[in-house]
Amino acid sequence: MSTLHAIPRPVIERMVLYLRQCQRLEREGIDTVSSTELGEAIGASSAQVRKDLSFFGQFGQRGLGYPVQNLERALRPLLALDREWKVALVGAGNIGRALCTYRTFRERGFQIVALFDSDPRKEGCTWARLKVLPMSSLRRTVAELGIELGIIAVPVEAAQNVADQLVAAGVKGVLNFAPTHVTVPSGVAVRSVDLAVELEQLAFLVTRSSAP
Amino acid sequence: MSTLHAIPRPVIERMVLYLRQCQRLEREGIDTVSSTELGEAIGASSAQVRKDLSFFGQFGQRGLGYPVQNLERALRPLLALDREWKVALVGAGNIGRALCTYRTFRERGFQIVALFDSDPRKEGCTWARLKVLPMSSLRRTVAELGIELGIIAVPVEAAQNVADQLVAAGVKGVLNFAPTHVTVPSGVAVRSVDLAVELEQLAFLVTRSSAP
DNA sequence: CAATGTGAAACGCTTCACAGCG
DNA sequence: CGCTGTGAAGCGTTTCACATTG
Repeated sequence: MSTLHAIPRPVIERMVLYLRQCQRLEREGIDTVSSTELGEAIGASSAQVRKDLSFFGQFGQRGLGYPVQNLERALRPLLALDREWKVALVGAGNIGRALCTYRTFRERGFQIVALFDSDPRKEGCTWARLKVLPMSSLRRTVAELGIELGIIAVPVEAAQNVADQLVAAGVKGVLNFAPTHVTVPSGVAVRSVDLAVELEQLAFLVTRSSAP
Repeated sequence: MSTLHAIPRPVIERMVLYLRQCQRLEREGIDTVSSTELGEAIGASSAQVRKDLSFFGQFGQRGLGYPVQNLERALRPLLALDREWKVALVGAGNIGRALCTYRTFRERGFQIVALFDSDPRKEGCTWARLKVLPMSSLRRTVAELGIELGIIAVPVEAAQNVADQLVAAGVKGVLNFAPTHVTVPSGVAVRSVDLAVELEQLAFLVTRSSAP
């Protein structure tokens, strides 16, 4: 059933991974894949793969598996990845620089089209063909370029304020790299990537498993 | 009960956030915090906070709340964050550079003590006081410096191979930034941060909410 | 016959609601 | 009286198992 009504959160993440794997298989010239193979590639069970895909429709052939090309072509529009997304990046620091030039973003259809920083000393600098713009021009730029997503790569103290400004400018999704919780109004999506928390979790897991 | 037996995965992530919030409150001179306040700070319910903390022990005072300083001092060793962790970073590229100089790592007790890259042209370069070392010296360096964690910041094609080498060198936890699934033997912890997947999920969420 | 699609069972996490206690 | 600590209920996700079908 392809109601698309309530897709469980974890399913969305895996769907993206299935799509990516299909694209890899296509490049390798493989044209059929089983749920078991797809599962192994992304670290999930075959039952999981079949359940996940069934949220969006019926893509497989019983006895055979999933036709890679068909699946890829079906998934791309369902996941809204059949088009380009324009992204505003706020924070011309350490992390911001890496994201500016991160090739996988562009390969996957995400184009960083504007770079902002509140530090006037950075204003005018150019990174990866992007001029650093002042925060005062955020609103206008988002509207003019039709930017829909924003990335926060500023220090903790500024993160919530930047989130508010992005939302006020009309951005509909925010990816936060500052190690703090940010709130946005309903109707706007947020995700946080907290690099230190990732390492901290690893540290815990490591000591747990080595001390039975 | 402080059995520490089976801590649910999501609890671990939030525990780290509680600790961080305690440290912020301590710096602000606040000495008591309620489960409601802690929850708001990290985006969880008060019941969640109380349940989570109860996995590790009883830290609160009924009618009052949690003494910030006590909680902080109790949590730090429980989460294995009362010591320094040495980290090896593999991949002197785009992402690698940002991680080398990422201050929050050091502030939270994670010290990147060695940097590796398989490209001989990068060998000998110095980033943030770290010389780029060849992969052939990984094993020796991990042993000599007592490195326990590894970060993978290499292209997709090399990721699994680097993971294998890190594990062979004796690393017990791996943080993977390559947009692919990596497998490690049991007894080693892995976490993956997939930047493109984060944006792709946002894209899906944005189109879902704007098309009812 | 092999592999999908899917109800039903199992599991794990979150929320509820209230007893317990400073 | 206020807020913690916690069994029990509720909910969402994963796994199971098998009927279904090219």
